[in-house]
Amino acid sequence: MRLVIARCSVDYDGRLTAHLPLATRLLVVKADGSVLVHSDGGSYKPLNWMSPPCAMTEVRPDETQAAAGVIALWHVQRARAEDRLTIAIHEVLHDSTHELGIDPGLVKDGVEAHLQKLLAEHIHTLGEGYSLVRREYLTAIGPVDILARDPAGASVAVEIKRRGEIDGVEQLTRYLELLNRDPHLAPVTGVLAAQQIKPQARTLAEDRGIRCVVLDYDALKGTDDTQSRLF
Amino acid sequence: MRLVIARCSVDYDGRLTAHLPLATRLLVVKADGSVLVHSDGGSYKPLNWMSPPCAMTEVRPDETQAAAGVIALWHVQRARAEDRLTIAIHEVLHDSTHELGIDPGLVKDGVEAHLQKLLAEHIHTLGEGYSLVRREYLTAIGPVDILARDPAGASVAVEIKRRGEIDGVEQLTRYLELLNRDPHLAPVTGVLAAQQIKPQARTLAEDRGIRCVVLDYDALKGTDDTQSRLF
DNA sequence: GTGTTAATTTCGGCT
DNA sequence: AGCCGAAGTTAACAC
Repeated sequence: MRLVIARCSVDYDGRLTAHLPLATRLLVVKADGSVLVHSDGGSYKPLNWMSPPCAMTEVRPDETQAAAGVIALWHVQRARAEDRLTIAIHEVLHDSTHELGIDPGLVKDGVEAHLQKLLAEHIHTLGEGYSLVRREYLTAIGPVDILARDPAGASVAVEIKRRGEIDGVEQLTRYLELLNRDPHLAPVTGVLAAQQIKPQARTLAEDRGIRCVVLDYDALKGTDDTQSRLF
Repeated sequence: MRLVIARCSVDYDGRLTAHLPLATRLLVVKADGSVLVHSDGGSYKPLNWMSPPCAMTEVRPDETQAAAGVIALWHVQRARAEDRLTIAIHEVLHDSTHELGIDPGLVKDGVEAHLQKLLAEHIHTLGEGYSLVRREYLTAIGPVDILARDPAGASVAVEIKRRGEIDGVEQLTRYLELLNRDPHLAPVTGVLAAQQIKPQARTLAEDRGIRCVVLDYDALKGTDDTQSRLF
């Protein structure tokens, strides 16, 4: 990994055209050839970048460019595509290279897949007497997160989200419409289960007869007797 | 901006829980307090990060941590939220600080907003005799990119995309369904306008009576007599 | 401020 | 390889 602090201007041409005027920025050249251009603020997204696979070549500026103060030109070309990033360097304030090795990678916990697994294992969270039919119940328009039965034996489709929003209600509505056409399953009721449910989503859901259940991830995980199987 | 190359492990707790095992990584501390943790590959997304507003404090490790090889602990706490990033540093291979100043920011050209503005100014691209009603025509389910009238005076809803794909057709279909319920507008026909239209999207669109129009951005821009007003 | 949509989205899983 | 959906999405823009 090469780290360069430089006064530079940047041009990107590809899926769109973008330009960065002359200013001091951080340039990161990673081992796979990818390049990031960062400013000293904002979020994690660079001002500009080139994703791998790509190749960086350093070019000497022509006379006109040199007269304008350019001391080096970086051409970053994406492999098998038109995308091209051009960095015109006017002054280098820092330049260092470091060996990092391959990263073991991020281990995540608490994403939707875990919520689904935990709720399936603790289906009584929906109420006493509920039973699991199956996770990822396949339909023509996609998989229903969880299909269950209520104490009376009626089918219940559960849509799981970390955050319950309008689109989750819409998604579940589409599933319910389809499932209710199946005489073996109908009538099917719906449950939107999420760690947090936005008021708008709750209103729309309840207007459509969909029950909202707020999930407590830590509580579900705490009562989990099969935690070792989670990962 | 502070650049640190360090052997470290990282833990994030907040909207989810995530862990990075001990390895050598780039740590960037920006002027606004935000922190990025990058590996030597992958795309522009850091392995982990903290977005501003947040504050970083360096803490001395306790005895247990010191015995495990930790020489410094970085606590990064997000303001007004629970999100917390903890970086346990085992070895510092590089540490430098640089003054960058405020970045003038990125100038973009060729995004959907420009296509929309250009097409509105050259609505005859849809055919002779077409006229603009308005851009961003608001409906209960969101704004229609362009509402126009065809030579016969019938309403036309235009959905603009850089790349026309299935979801654009679905989006336009929802708008058309709603607009056609309005007796003042009905019948409303649909046009999917994009720089590039995928065969699947074209098939679905035409099956639903939606016309597909391929936009030539450079040509639209070239014939633009109000280009100075674009930005 | 809330809500909706785009993004050079990226990323992962599955077919 | 392409398709689909989630993301600690982030960012821009309208109301």
